[in-house]
Amino acid sequence: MEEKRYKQVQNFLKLQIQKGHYVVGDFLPSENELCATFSITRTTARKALEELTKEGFIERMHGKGSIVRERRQSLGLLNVKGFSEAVGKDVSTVFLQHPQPGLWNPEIHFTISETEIKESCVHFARLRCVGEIPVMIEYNWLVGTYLEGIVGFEFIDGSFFKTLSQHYRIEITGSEQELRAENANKNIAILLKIQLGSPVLHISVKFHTSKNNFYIYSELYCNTANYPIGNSYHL
Amino acid sequence: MEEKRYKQVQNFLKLQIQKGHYVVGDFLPSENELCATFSITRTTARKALEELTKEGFIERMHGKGSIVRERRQSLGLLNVKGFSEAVGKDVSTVFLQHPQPGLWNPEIHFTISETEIKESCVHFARLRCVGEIPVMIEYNWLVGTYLEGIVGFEFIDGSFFKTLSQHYRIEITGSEQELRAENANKNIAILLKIQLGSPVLHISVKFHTSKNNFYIYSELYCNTANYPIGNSYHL
DNA sequence: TAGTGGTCTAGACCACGCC
DNA sequence: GCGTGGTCTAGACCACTAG
Repeated sequence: MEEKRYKQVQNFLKLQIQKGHYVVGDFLPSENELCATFSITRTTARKALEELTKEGFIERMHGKGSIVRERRQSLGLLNVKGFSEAVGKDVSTVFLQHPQPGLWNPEIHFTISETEIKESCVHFARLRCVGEIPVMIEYNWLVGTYLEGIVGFEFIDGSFFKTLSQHYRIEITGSEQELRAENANKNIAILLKIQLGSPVLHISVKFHTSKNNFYIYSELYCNTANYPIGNSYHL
Repeated sequence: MEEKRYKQVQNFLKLQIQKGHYVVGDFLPSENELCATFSITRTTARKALEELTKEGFIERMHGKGSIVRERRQSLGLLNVKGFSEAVGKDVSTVFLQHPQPGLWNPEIHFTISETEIKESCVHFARLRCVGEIPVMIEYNWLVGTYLEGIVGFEFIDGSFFKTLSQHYRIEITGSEQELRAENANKNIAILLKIQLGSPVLHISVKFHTSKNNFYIYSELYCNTANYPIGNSYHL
């Protein structure tokens, strides 16, 4: 089946953004320019741009144009309050474990499919800090087969999601989460520098991606005493 | 300024749904019928239906029609895992306090505006249980001025959001949340029937609505030991 | 096969941002 | 004033669902 015209345009523009030919703040070609370039009508050009808007790649401004925006990394998920605001100021990320072959840890709360279990597992873990205070531990597992060369790879701008998008052309399309309040065990307490048994927010995440059957599993442990986890949703 | 044509149609259909002229599972008029009824083209009819889809009122099915669906009550927020699945089986809600005039409690984590503080505050509180086990305490505050007769009003189907929509024509359009893991204080521990100091998930919510400057503030305390809080997001 | 929604064309006029 | 995106018309053909 022929690919839909608007999908072609949409994917072309998306690729340009992912490749960095357009960066955050840049204007995409106007609707009329797209019409001329692709020999389509405005209806079709608009459909392509509307889809990109829904996906969070661009923002449209009446009378100005379509502007490339920072893609929400969290997708309905959570931000550490003060994390995004403090960006570049005082936030740091420390690797507890760089990406390397690992095991499908039973710690993962979501069910791993038969197919996934047969594949090789890649694991990495990070500690997020605000200033000197560790606020979140993040354990991640994924099927390594789809991400050739991820072992030993330096993340683009230190961001795993950005690396997924720009290097592997894989986008996060959704997520499932489970939240629990727990007492910190010894390991968690030491890493977060809190007392054994202090309450921590434990979040289990299964990220869905644009690649079929490729999921990313994360287990997060947060010290919310000073930096609560935030989340917002709008229509 | 003239109301946009598609907005007129959209609002008309929304009102029909809210009034119960169409209930969950019903089919809305087809695009062609809408064209005839409102003297518009399919583009405009489709725009109206697409908006209703975004708002979560309907689902569109190729070759069949537009079907009214259960509106997601949570809007990017959280569901008690097993709550929705257990609906009708074993879930119960107990009023700790029926809607009545109250105070803008300092317990509210979000900032209340000057305008709101001057208005009268209505408060109500509920306890959600699965079987005999209490899993969530819910404290709510809002400006009573917009909700005439809410004091002493019986919620439609026991649902506050449904009452808002069907009785007051107010929709939830978004929310901000803050999540914390805390130790249960005496009051919380007693209500949730857990030990003093047990970890509880504390969620502060500010709901945004379709009515200007009307927000609903909630403070939730969850025992996640047996029923974790769930949340999912797609595209 | 009839009816539905999904894609697309080729126009038009309007509202907004900016120079 | 000019270019941008937002709304709208009046058609066409295609893909899906169901009797």
